[in-house]
Amino acid sequence: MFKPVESRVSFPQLEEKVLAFWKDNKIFEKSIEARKDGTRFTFYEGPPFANGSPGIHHVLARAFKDIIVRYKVMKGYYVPRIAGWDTQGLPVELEVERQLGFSGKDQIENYGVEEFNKRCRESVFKYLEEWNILTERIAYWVDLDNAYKTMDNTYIESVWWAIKQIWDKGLIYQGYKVTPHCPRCGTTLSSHEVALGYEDDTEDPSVYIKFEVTGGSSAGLPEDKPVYLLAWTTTPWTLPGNTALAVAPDAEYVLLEGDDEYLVMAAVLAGVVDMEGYQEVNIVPGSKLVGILYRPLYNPHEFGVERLRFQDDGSLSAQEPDMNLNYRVISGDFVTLEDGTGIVHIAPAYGEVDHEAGKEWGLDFVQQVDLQGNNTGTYTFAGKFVKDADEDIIADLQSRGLMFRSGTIKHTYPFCWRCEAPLLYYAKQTWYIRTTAVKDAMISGNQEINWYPEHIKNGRFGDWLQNNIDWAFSRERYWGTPLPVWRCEECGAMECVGSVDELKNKPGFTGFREPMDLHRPYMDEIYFSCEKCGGKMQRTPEVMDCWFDSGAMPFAQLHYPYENRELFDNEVGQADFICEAVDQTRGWFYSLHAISTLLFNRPVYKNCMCLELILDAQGKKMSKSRRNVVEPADVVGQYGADALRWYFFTATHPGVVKRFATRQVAEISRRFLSTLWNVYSFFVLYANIDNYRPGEEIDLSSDYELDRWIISELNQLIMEVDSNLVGYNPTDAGRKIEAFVDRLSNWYVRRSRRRFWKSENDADKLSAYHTLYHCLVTISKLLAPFTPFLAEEIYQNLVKSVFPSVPESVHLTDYSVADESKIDKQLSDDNRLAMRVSSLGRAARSKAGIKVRQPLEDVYVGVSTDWEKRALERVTPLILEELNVKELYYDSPQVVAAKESSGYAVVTEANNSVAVSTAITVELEAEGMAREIVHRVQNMRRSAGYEIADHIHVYYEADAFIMQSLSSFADYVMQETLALNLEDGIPDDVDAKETYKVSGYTVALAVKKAG
RNA sequence: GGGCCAUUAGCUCAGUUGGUUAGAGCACAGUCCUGAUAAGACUGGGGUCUGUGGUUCGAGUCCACAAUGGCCCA
Repeated sequence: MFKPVESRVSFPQLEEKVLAFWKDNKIFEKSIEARKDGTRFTFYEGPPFANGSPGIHHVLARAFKDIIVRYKVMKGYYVPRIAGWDTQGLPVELEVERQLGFSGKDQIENYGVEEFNKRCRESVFKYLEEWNILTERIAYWVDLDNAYKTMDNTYIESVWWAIKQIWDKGLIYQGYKVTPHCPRCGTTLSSHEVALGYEDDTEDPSVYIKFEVTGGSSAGLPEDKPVYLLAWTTTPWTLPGNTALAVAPDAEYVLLEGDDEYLVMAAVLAGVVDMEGYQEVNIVPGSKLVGILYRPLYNPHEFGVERLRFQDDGSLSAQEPDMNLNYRVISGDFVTLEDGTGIVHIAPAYGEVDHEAGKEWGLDFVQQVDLQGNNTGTYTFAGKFVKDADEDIIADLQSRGLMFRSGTIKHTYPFCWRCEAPLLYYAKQTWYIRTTAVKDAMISGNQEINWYPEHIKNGRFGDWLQNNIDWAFSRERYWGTPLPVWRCEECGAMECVGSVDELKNKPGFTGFREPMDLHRPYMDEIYFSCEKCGGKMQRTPEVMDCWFDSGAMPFAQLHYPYENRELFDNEVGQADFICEAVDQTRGWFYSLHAISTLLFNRPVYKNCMCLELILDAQGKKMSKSRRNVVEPADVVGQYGADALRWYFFTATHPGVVKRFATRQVAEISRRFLSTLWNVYSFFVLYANIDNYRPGEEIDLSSDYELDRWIISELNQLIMEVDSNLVGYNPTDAGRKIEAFVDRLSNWYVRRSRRRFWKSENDADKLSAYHTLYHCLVTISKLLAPFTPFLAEEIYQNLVKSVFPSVPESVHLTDYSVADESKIDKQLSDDNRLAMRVSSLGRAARSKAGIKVRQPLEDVYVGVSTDWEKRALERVTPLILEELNVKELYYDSPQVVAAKESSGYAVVTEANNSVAVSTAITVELEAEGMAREIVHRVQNMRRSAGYEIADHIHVYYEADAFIMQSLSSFADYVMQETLALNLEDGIPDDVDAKETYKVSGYTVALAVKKAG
């Protein structure tokens, strides 16, 4: 006896029960251990931050990770997998700063780095519990207890090892990088933060400045009057940092003559800028202007500011003072003719494009502004904040006759989202990894990776690799992996340290504190002696980009190479599978790939599933400010994790954007899960009534066409699901299962109901039970990776309760394997034809207005080939029953179509015609009436609350015609309604009594439970 | 400004190497079926397959350009 199953079910409640079962019996752990001898399948978990609540997109990623690894386990692979957490970096620091109400680094310094980092450490796992609960609730099986954390000493030491490896290869250097910098907070902002602070309609100066040409011309410029190059800027404060002017080589420039001077600017812009009083005298191509020399507006040496110059390797070196300094005109493809003058002011210390141009052309580098945004040197505006210095600079240039025109402009400008200070683009010294040295290896390694969807490989990710630039991996922050580089205060020598032991064994090692913590400020307090000069070595203050942390996880989670050397080298050094959202192409996917290529010269993952984002129902991004965020716990609480998972798997392919609406999860639950549940509960209901017990071996070589058909479909399904899952395509696999369940419910069960219902326990009935049982058991296995809860529930009741020796959970079983010999293509086609003919027949009945309960004489089906005729002969019983007709005949489509005029209702579609007879004889009407009575009695049984197998007494009082009908079909009516007798006259003590009008006749019916 | 993805019914999505009349589910209207049914069947309304060109005997499908939305980068 199976556990009785209600036709209505609360999936969330059911799931909670299954969760408890898994936990009590350690099913997850067993699912790994049981496969210990299997081939390893390595999965890497990309570490999220747990300092915020998990969102619906995290559920998406976890669902897709889970389905693949569960599938692999059921295919016999050994798949240990542990969770991981990203724990360091700016996201954590910002959260703590917010808690403390800080707005700048100086506040952190005053507060104390030790205390600050302590708070960071505490804040990292603020939402850990929420993450763990949700992870378990959605059945994402991963080892949460032994999760790796990027802040652990062992983890950091492995990262140090990696840095040392790269250092020893000579691929780490210091250089300048232009970053969006908040002068008040004293820190670089990430691009994400910058995006938060853009403001439209910001008023800024708009100035046109004259740069005096001093020579170097190949353009044949006149010499009778001074010649000026006209440039435009909205940031006058950067003008003292000007070291070049850039032109578009392909554009035309015009020489304009005024009373006392010549001006040069782009020809197309001469009409836009008001140039009244100037005459065009010549046109020159931009390329001819390249190389012209001009006098700087401010010679840095006059104002006590250092002048540096870019060297070939991108580094900067100080230049001797030169009071007759000249700068030159360069060409740049970034010069546009949309605004300004077509001559672009270049200040390599302040703009990214400028900085790149500086490197490319070996330009000078003048940075007269400090990190607080104040001018240095001896300028008249020294000490002033940049934005306040604008006016002074404008006035100064005006007085020197170098200002052509000045006004203001409104445009979009970024401000610090925390303190509203205007951001400055500012070149800072930064540590770089020379990833460009392994660019070719990264590109060829990428070709070995299977991407899902495929276009990522040579699209987004491939393009990113093609445009690779060196990785600026240092941060001037606090809570991160300290850069393991020590610098001699005396001679400037630098050493990179690759392990704690190495550090402790340095000569003169001092400052170590127990217990060991490899974070700031403790690492800053460690000193040792310089090998070269014996001077004091001090750690360089930077910490590392947290993307390096996460990209190091393949080995750092194992404390490699200081532990687990063999495990990593031989078994888990390369992931078979990883899966994250598409935004990781520049994040984790890249940092994994770059680090692995640098260290091991090979890709570190073989298959990468790249998920698209989830938008709200309107196609808008979900964000707290929009109040359109869907809480995963709400959806799971309402419809269950299986429904949500199934939605994710089947709604769209993983690489396609999803528009999420909770009602679609509700639809999944109704359309798919409930349908399957109903088939399951139907089976259990009747199996229990008949005391059906499945044998160990089920003979599926049934003589019954319908059984062999569904078994054929089932095996076809297994093949398709398996091949789709092998190909990392759960979406198509799931959709196939959906289609199968629909066929199972709405054709197999629908057409088999009488076989279960009839009273004799014959071979036919047994075959139906065997078949449906086998389908349900197989589906539960097929579904196990998709909807682990429902699959478990079905398995426990249908399999485990009957066969105590089988694995204790469906997740410990082997995935179903197709028996190809059971696939009968012909039978599938035949049944498809039967469904089609039935559908047309129902349409014909509907057209004639005759309900299906009314039996009809015959149906004609148009056939044009022998194949169709043979097929129909095979499925005739199904069609007769489905259409409730007595006979089925074949004829040519033409003849069938022509029956319209002779007592038939005909429906034709494409090549198929079906005609049903519409004449209703008295006999047929009487039979129809008997069915009507059965229908009424069944409804009364149901509303009286009888059990399905209860026997009853039926009483009636009726018209003569109905009396007649009832006596003719008494056996039929009694059999259908489990009536012991059918009596004329209604006694008083019945359970229910009702009077009906049926087809113009009146009948009163009453039922009473027997015994 | 550059790159990638998407655009098919009111909504969510299918639509194979180009080939009869472009489909499904949901929603809507009507009819029917039902002792597995919060289900199902049938019918109906609802489509300029985002647009414009092109290739072809033939284009939702291939090509070019554009528009809109999303993501990434500047």
